[in-house]
Amino acid sequence: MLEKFNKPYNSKEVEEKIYKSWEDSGYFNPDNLPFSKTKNQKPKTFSIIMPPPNANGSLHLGHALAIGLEDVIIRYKRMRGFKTLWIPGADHAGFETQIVYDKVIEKEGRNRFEIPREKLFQEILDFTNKNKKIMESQVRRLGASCDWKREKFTLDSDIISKTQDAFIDLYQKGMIYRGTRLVHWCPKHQTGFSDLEIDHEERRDSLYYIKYGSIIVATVRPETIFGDTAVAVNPKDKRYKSLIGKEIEVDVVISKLKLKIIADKIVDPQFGTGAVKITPAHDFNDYETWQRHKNEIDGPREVINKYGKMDLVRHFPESIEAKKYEGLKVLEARKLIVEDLVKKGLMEKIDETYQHNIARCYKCNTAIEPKLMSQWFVKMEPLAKPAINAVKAGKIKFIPERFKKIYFHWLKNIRDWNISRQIVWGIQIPAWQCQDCSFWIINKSNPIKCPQCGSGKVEQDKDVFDTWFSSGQWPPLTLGYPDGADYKNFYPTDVMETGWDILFFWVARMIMLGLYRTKKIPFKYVYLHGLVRDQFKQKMSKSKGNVINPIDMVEKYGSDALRMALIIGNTPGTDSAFSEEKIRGYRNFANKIWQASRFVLINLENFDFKSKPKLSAADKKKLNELVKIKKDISKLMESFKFYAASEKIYHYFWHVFCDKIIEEIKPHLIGKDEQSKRSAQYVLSEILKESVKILHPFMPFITEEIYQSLPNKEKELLMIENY
RNA sequence: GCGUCUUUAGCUCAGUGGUAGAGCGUUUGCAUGACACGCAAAAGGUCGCAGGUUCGAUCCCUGCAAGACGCACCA
Repeated sequence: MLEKFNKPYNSKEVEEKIYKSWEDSGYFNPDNLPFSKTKNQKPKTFSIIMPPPNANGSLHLGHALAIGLEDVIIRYKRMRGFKTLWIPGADHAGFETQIVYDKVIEKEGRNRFEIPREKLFQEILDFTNKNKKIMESQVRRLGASCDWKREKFTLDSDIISKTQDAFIDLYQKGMIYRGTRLVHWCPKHQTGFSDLEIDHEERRDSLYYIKYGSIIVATVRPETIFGDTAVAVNPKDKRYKSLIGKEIEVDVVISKLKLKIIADKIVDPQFGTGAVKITPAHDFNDYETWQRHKNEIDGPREVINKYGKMDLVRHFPESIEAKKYEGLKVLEARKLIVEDLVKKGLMEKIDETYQHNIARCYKCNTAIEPKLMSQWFVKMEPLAKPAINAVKAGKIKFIPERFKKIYFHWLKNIRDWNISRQIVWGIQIPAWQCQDCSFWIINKSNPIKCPQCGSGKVEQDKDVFDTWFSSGQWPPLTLGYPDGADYKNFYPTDVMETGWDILFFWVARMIMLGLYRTKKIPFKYVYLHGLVRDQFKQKMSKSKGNVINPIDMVEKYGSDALRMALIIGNTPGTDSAFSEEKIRGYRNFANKIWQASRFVLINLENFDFKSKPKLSAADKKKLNELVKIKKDISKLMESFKFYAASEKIYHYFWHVFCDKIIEEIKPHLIGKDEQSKRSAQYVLSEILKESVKILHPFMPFITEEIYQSLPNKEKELLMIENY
C-alpha cells in the first residue's frame, strides 16, 4: 500500500491518472456536485469563464499562470460548497491566427491573397482544429478543473449567430454605422485596425520646410504634397491674417495646385512656420480639419494606394513627371521628391533633428498608413458611460484597484470602434450591399433582392469582425444568453481573471457589450495578473530565446511545482520574474510533502480511527494553531491574496509541521506511553489531512494522490472535500 | 503632453504608524529511522534621497532622483 512512497515523488506517474479520475468523476460539472442537490434552497453558485486561449498554437507561461490562478479559485470555492462552474474555451483569434497561418503558407511558397476565400477559410479551420486539441490537452495537464462538456469555441455556430445578432441589434438602435473615414491600415497585412492595434515608436526624422507660393510649410511627409487640398494657419496668427481665405498657387513638381488658405485652431503658431499643409486622405488631423472646412476646400485625394505605393497618374493624367513617381514606395518617393524640390529651389531648409512618433503595426512593425476606407464602426460613447458607472458604483471591482483609473481614462477618451477587418478568418459581417444602388441590408441570411431598388445583385460584405467584437460578448454567450439555464444560474459570473495587457482590448469591451446586451454586469471582480517575464525581468520572446515552455516544465518538474512557482510571490498587476530555479524549488517542496506523508502514513498503520484519543495539552495546542493558520489562509483566499496564502501554507507545512511538529512528536511515537502515542498519531493524521486540503487548490495532483492513501479520508475525492 | 507603477538582504519580492520578513542564493557543520529534491546553524538591510506631520515614519504628506509602463500626439 505504501510502497509508492519508497522513492521520491514522481509527478509523471501520478498526474495523468489523477486528472482522469477527476474528469471521470463528473465533478467538473456543477450539476453533479453532491452537496448541491440536497437542499430545497437555492445552492450557492460560483462561476468563472476561462479567457479562451488562442487555438492557433501552444500555451505559454501567461496561460499557465492564468489557468493556475483560476483553478485555485475554482477548487477553493468548490471545496467551500459552492456549485462551481468554470467554462473552458478556445479563441479563433482572427487576425492573430491569420498571420500565424500566413507564415505556414509562406513557407510553402503560397500567398494568402491568391487563395480563394472559402478554401483559405477551410485550411485555417483545419489548422486551428488541430492546434485546438493540443491546446486543450495542455490545459488538462495544468490541472484545470473546468467543465469540458461546456467548452465553447468562438466559431461555434451559436456563438457566430449570437454575435451577428448583437451587430444587428446595435445597428437597429443606431449604435453601429457604416462610415468612410481614415483608418489605421497595415500595407503588409492588408487590413485596417482599431486604435488599439497600433504601436507608437519615437523616431528622429527630417522636417522639411517647403515653399508653398508666398508661404512656407513644414512637413515630415513631402510625398503627400500631391494630395494637399489646403493650407491651414491659426486664426490668431498675425503673420497670415491677411492671407486667410485667399488662394495660393503651389508648385508640387509634377503639377501646380491651387490651395486655399484656411484658419483653424488646430494649428500651433509656434510649430514650424505656423502654416500646415492639409492632406485629408493621409493624415488623421488633416482629415478632421477638412471635415470642419468641407464647404471651403476639396476633400481627400488619395495619392498612396493600399500597398503603400504612390498612386498619382489617375489624378494627374496629363503630367509626365507623375509617371516618374508612380508605383514607388512611400520612402523611395520621399527621397525623390526631396531631391526634386531642392533642384527646383522649393526647399527652404531641412531640419534633421525632429523627434516625433510614428504609428506601427503592432505585429509586423510596418509603418501604418492612414487610409480612407468604408468600414463598420461602433459608437462607443453610449456604451462607455454605463461601463464607467458600473465600476464607479462598485458593482465591478478591480484587483488591484489602481487599474480603475486607467480604465476610466481610456473610456472617457474613447473613440468609435472600427470592427471591420479585411481578412477571411473570422465571423463574416451580416451585412449585404446592393451592387446596383449601394444600399446596405443588415441581415443574417442572403436577402436575395435589394429592398430599395429591387436589384438581385446583392453581395455580402467580405469583411469579418474584429475578433474582440465576438470575444467581447464571451461571458453571456458561453452561458447561453439569452435563455440558457446556465445563463440564468451563473450570470453575472464572479471573477474575470486575465492579464492587464488586455484591459482595453477585452475587459473593457466585455463590460460595455455585456451591459448593453444583458443589462447586467458580466462579472463582479476583475483580477488582473501581471506578465510573466524572465529572471532578468525581460519580456519572454522567441527572438530573445528566453521563452520557457510551460509543458516542458510540467514534464520535468510536475504541474504542481509549476503552479506554485507561478503563484507564490506573484502579486496582481505586477509583472513577475520567473526562472526554472524557482520551479525546482517547488518540485522539492512536492517531494517534501510526499516524504512527510510517508512518515505520517507509516506511523498510522496500526492506528484505530474509530475512537478519538485523549489529546495531550501540547497536541491540542498544535491543532489549535492549525485552526488559526487555516483561518488566516481562508481570509487571504477570500481577498484574492493567493501569493500570500500559498506562501503561508508552504511555510506552515515545511517549517512548522515538518521541522517542528514531526520532530517533537517522534519521541512519542516510539515511546512506551500508549496514550501519548495515540494522541501523537491523531495529531499527525489531522494535520496531514487538513494540510492536504489547504494545499489542494494550489497543488491539486500530489494532494489528491496522497489523499487517496489517507486512512481517514471521508470523500471519494479530495477535490470535493469540505474545506 | 496626460497618467500609472516601482525603488526594502546578493537576486526575486512580501509587509506594518511602535527596534525589519519570506523564498532562492551564500557560508559552516551533518550520512540523524520520512526526506541530500534533505537536516541543523550562520552571515547579510541608514527600507532611493531631502524635507514635513507625529511622542514615534520603511509605512502618511510634499518635493527630488532613478527606472518600468500606459494613453494621447503638432504638420
